[in-house]
Amino acid sequence: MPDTQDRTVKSADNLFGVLHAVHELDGAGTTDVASRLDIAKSTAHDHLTTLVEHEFLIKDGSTYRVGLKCLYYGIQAKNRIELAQVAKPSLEQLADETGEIVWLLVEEYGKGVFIEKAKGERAVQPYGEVGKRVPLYDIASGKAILAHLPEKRVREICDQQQLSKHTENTLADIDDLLADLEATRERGYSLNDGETFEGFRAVGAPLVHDGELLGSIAVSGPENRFRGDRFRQELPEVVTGAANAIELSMASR
Amino acid sequence: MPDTQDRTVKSADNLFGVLHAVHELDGAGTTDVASRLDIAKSTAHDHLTTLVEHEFLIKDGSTYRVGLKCLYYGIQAKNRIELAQVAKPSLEQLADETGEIVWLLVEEYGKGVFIEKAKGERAVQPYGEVGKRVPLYDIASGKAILAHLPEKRVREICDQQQLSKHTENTLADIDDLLADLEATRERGYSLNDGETFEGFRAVGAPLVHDGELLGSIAVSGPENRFRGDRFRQELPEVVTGAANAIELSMASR
DNA sequence: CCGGTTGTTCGGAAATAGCGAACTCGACAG
DNA sequence: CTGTCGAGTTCGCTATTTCCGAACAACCGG
Repeated sequence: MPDTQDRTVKSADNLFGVLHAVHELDGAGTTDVASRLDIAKSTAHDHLTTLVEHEFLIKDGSTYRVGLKCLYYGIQAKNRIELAQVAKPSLEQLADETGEIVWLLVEEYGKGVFIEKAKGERAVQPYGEVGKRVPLYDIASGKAILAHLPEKRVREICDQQQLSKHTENTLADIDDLLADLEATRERGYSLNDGETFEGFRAVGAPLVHDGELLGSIAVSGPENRFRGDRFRQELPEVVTGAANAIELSMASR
Repeated sequence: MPDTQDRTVKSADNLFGVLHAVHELDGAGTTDVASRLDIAKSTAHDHLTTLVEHEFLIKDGSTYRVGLKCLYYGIQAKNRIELAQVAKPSLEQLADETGEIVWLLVEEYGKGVFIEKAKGERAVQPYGEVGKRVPLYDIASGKAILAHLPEKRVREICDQQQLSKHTENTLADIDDLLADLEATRERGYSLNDGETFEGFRAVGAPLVHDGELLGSIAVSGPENRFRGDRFRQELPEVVTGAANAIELSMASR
C-alpha cells in the first residue's frame, strides 16, 4: 500500500540505518550490516559506499568505521547552543567551589544531551560524557528539565521510553515521578538520591531565560560527600546560584 | 546518460546537501535551503522533513537547525580514536610547561581534524576548534603529518585542494612544500613560521605507532614568544618529548 | 483587504533503490 | 592442488521512489 501521506525520503531509513549499525557494531563489514538491518548485501554495500563518499564513514580494509565528519557537524551544533559557551565559566567555578563534577544538560526529542562538563578536584565521573544521550527521569539535571515541562509532555516522554528501576530509589512510577517534579518546582532545584546508581547523589537546577527552558546544570558525587547540610543546603544554594549566574549572562548578551 | 558505474545512493547527495546547507546557514527555512542547493522547494521540504524525522535536524517554528544527533555519532568516533584519550595527559602537561596552546590533529580524507586541545596559561587561540577540518599544508601539525605520507599522496592531496598563499611565508608551491617536508623528516619535527597568519609560529611533531602514522601534535603561539633558542631548541625538544611520551602510552596499552 | 512572502501538499513522469544471482578473492582443510 | 566456505563486490532489471512544478495555505505589514 503506497502511503500517499508519507513524503519522506525512504532511502534515508537505510542510509541512517547503515550509519547507526556501523556505529553500534563499532566497525563492521558489508555482511554484518546487511544481516543486522535485514537488507540485501548489495544494498548495504551501496549505502556503505555512499556514506564513505560523503565521508561519514571510513573504509579501513574491508571494515567500515564512523568517520569524524559527524564530529564536525556535532560540534558546530553544540556551539550554536550558545549556552555551552556562556555557561562554561560558571560551570568551572562551580566545579572548583564544590570539587565535584558539574554537567550542563539540554533536552532534545525527550532525551537529555550532555553538552558541557567541568571537573573539580575530587570529581568522580561515573556516568555520561559530552554528547551522550540519556533518559531524563533518573538524573538530577534531567528532572530539573522535566519539572519545567507541562505534565502532558512529561507523560509523553515517559511513555515512549520505559521507566526502569536501576536502584531501590529510582522513580520508575510515573506518579512518583510527577510528585517529585512538583516538589522540585517548589524547591527550585532537583535532587537525585541514588536513583541512577547506588551511593550516588546529585543536585540540579534548571536554566530559564525569557520564560524559556534552556537546559539544566547538576553537581554529582558520592553519597559520603553528599549528605546532611551540604546536600540539603550548601549544594542547593551554590547550584541555584550558578544557575542564576548563567541565566544572567544569557540575559546580558 | 545514466552512468552504470556509479552505484551510490543519489538521494544522499540532496540529503547531506540539505544538512550541510542548514549547518552553513546556521539555521534556515525551506526556501533558503532550496535556493542555495538549486532544487525545488518541495524537494527541500521533503528532505528537511526526513532529517527531522531522523533527528538530525530540529524544527524550531519554521526554521530548521542542526540537531545534536551528530554530536552523538561524532563524539563516539572521536573516542574510538583512542589516541585522544591516551594523549590528553601529555597534551595538558605540554600546555602547562609551555604556557601555550597545544593541538592534537589527525588526518582524514586529506584534511586535518583537530580532535583534542589543551590550553596553557598564556594560550592564544587564533585558529581551530575541536572537530574543525583544515588543510594540512599550512600548519605545523599538518606538515608533520604530510611529512610522513608518501610524496604521491601529498601531491594528490595538494591537487584536490588548492594551495593558497595567506602570508608571505605560506608554502603555496608544491616543490617548496616538499622541500620543507624533507627538512621536517630530517629534523624530526615541523615548524610553522607565520605561514598561517602573520606573527604566528608553531612547532609540531608526528605520532607514530608500529610504523603507522596516528596523527600529530603542535604547540603554537605569537612570534614574540616563539623565537631564538626557544623556537629552535627548547620547544622542539619538549614537543618531540611529549610526542614520544604519547607514542609510549599507545604502545603500552 | 490585498500583494508579497514563505511553508506545505500533491499528481505524475523520469530516475533509481534495492533485490538476487553471478562473480571474485582469500583462507583453510583435506 | 583442489574444493568449499564465507567474505566483498558487480550488475541487470523492475517496482518504487524521488523530485519537479503548480496549486494551495498561512502569515505579515501596510
